Amino acid sequence: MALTRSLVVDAAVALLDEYGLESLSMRRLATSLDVQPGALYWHVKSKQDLLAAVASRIISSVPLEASTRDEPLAAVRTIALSFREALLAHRNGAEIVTLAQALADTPLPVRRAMHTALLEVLEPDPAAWTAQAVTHYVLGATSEQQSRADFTRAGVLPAGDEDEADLPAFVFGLDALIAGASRTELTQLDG
Amino acid sequence: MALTRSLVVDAAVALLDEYGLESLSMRRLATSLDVQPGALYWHVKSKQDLLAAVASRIISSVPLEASTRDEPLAAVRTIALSFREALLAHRNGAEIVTLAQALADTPLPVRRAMHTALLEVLEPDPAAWTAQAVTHYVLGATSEQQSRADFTRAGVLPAGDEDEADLPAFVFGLDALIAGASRTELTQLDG
DNA sequence: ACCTGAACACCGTTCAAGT
DNA sequence: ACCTGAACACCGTTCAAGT
Repeated sequence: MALTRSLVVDAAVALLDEYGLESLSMRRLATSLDVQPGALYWHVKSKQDLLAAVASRIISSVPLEASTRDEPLAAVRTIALSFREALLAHRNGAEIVTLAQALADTPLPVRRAMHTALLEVLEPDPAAWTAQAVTHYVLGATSEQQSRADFTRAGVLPAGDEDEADLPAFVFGLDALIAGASRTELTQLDG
Repeated sequence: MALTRSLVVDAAVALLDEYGLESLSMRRLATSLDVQPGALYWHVKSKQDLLAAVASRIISSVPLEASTRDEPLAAVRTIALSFREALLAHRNGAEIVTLAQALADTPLPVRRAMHTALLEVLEPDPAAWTAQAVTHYVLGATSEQQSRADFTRAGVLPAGDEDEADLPAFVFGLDALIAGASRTELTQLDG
């Protein structure tokens, strides 16, 4: 069967979930596909290109249209929670998306969706800033949770509580951010 | 003159500021110190150890005690702003500290200081969660600003406005987070 | 169009041996 | 105690040549 960009990304995600990001090399990926390293460069421009494709695969499961009918602040909350779920679904998911987003010249679709929702209830600047802040918060909080998970796997940290012990802390910060952003806006309108 | 751990870190920071994180290799560092690569391993356990030392050097300039006498929420704000300044003072500062923090088994001193301040005005869980959220927010927002700066340097992005154009967005999110966290707490106490 | 073979210019880390 | 020399086991990327 002929190789395909999509198959290369499939294999990369599989390698990622099994061995982690630091073991995801072009050469290992080639080996796992029974192919020479150079062959990958026919389907992928570079390793960065590959990681960007993996990142967009990871976040592709986040539903963005579904919450359009919700109240804007609730929609942002829902999107952020699904975003986090999508990141947690793959090992080093948050780290990869952070990396890819840093190298991309366009904002993440999740961020654009939150921005759009917020424009219905906030002024342009606060709307943009809030979408940006929530995105950073989700990536940061999830990155830390996953890197703790990596340590636990490696045995350097004790095997703590199960996976969703971080959810309360996450939700607290998320709600604080959303509530604070809308309240700050109102305060500005008042004063 | 004999090499020293502190001299190795000095040279690493210099290399970092001039060529960026992706050019900071043990071999380049050795060359810049007129020494063989292996010599570095007498002063530094590994590259991760080196990066951790660079990270703690970068954040060493953040004043933590000064704001002890302030009102707790104002102290958190001040610490977060100085934290951001310290990160911006070195190329890829936010990325390095994020990396080091992810690999460390102990929270950042900035986070501990914010936590302590918040304990005077919030319940234990919200205090811890807020300190965590603010830390993530600062690192995420600053990382993005610096990676945009890298692109501008590389010429792939147009040379936008000066360095502090991101400050309003940053302050907005920071204040939203702090205000929201304390308000959420009060709401919980009410209900 | 798609892949191999083989090279190029790098990495981090270890470790005997020197001083 | 501190460093050199030299090796080991890797990297990402390119590119002629094959099919």
